[in-house]
This record gives sequence, structure tokens and C-alpha cells, in this order.
Amino acid sequence: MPELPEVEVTRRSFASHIEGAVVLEVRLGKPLRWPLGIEPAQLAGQRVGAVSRRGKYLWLPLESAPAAGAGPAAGLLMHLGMSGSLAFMPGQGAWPDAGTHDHFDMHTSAGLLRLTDPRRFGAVVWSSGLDQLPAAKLLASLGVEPFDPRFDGSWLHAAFQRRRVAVKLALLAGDVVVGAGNIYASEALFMAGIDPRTRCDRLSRPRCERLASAVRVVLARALELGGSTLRDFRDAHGMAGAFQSQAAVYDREGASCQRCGATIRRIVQGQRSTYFCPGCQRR
DNA sequence: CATAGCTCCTGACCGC
DNA sequence: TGCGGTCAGGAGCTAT
Repeated sequence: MPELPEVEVTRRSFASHIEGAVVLEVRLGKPLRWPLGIEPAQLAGQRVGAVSRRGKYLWLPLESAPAAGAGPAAGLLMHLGMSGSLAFMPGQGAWPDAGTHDHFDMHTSAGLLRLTDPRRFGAVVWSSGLDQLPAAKLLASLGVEPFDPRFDGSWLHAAFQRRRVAVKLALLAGDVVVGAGNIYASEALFMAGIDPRTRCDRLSRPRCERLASAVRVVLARALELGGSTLRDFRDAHGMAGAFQSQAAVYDREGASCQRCGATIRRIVQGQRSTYFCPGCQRR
């Protein structure tokens, strides 16, 4: 489900509500992708810091000493996988019992943070710091953030010199630039006029400029629209996103391109669907 | 090192 | 209504 816009929309929807809250109790459901790595009872009493995002990961700092402040904060690294979503229910109350797909409940003095994830590809992992294991290892191979000023056409062009894979797969891999998943990779390539099968090392500098710009524009627009709700994406307050209705190619196989009228195609790359317009996008 | 393929898991949908 | 096959927003791991 969640690509960078959905993760960031989620973060913004609950970060300010939970910051400063004290953890009361953590309850686990079925196992997620990896074990939590700490006894849930040990999290009680810790204070939640400022929630941040790196790629599609969220980081919830937890501070044990109320006024310590020294040293790198430990915390929870969370990932929503394919089907995960976070809900935040403010206040204290009798929350609905955890359902079959609710696998992580963190009760705090500000409310309940709940991870729902039917497919359980998501994860919540305790780490003694963002730069400590296991968080450091999980984040190690991530590319640059798309809104980082360092990310531009020359960055992309340089990184693509050594790659022969199709550009769509390189965007998905997230080790050059993070954030574009299956929807936004197709959308960005459409916007840039680039055939998704084009080898990275065949992309000219100007085309890399167009692509870098398209990645930023597509992700920014999705962010403004609250993400994409294909089936069930919701932010932490249950709000759906609206980007999906703006998709130019994603999930539009057989429809006509709104720009040139050609028929949108669907192909499979790396066992994932790619959508593109054969009229607008060139090798 | 770069790349290709497999894998985790459940639910929705489609054709018969 | 049931059954089997296919597909789904991610990405780490392993083998080559």
C-alpha cells in the first residue's frame, strides 16, 4: 500500500498528537515481518519523542529518562509493508478490541496507536538508536530523499551510470532515490515521458533532469491530496487519500491516454505491474 | 558489485 | 455458493 506520500500523510496525521505522551502498555497481535526485539512491558513508562520518516519507514523515538536527553534516543522503527496502516485514537477510552489484523497496539497517555496489517509484511522493531542495529542496517541502503536538495538530475544521472536495469525497477528499488513505489514510479515516468523499460545507463542528462523533477512533482502532489486510496489506505484518523483519481497511467490499462489518446499499456517488470503510455513515453 | 528471483501473508476478484 | 487461479501499494535475502 503505502509509498512515501501515504507514510508521510500518516506521520503528519498523528505525530503532533503523540509527541510527549507516555507509553502505558503495548500489546502485540500476530507476528509481523520481524520480532519486536524487546519485551513489550519494557516500553511502559517511556516518553514518545518527535516522529520522523526515512523513506517509507517511520521512527518513533522513546526516551526512558524523563529529563535525560543525552545520547541517541532509542525507539521503534515502523514499516507499513503492503497493507499496513496506523490509526491513532486520541484520549482515554474503551477502544475497540484488537481485531484479527491489529498486530500492534501502543496505549499512551495521549491515546492509542494501532497498526493494522492484514498481510503482515509490515514491521515494528525496537532499536537502541536510529544509527544502531537493527535500524541502521534496515536504513543502510536507502537512497536520497526526493525532497532533499541533493536530489536532482545530476544526482540521478551519476547514479544511473552504473546501472543497466530498467529505469522503473531502479526507481522501485529505492537505493537511488526513496519513496516511489509501484504507483508513483509509473506516474513519474509518464510525466517525464520516459519508457519504463529504458535502461538507466541510456538516459541522457536532460532526461534525468526531467525524471528527477517528475518524481518530486508526483510525490508532492500525492502528498497534497492525502495519498492514494486504492483499497483501504487511511491516515491515522481514518481519512482516505484522493490521488488515485488523478493517476494518468496507473491501473488504467486499455484506457486512452488523456494527453495523446493512445491506449495505456500494462507490462510486468520484476513481477510487478507497470503502466505506461506508448505514445507519450519513449526509450 | 549488480541483478534476478523468491519469499513472507491474507483478501479480493474473476471465470467456471 | 464454492473452488482454483491470479493479483495486490514492499523490500530483504540468497544465489549467480
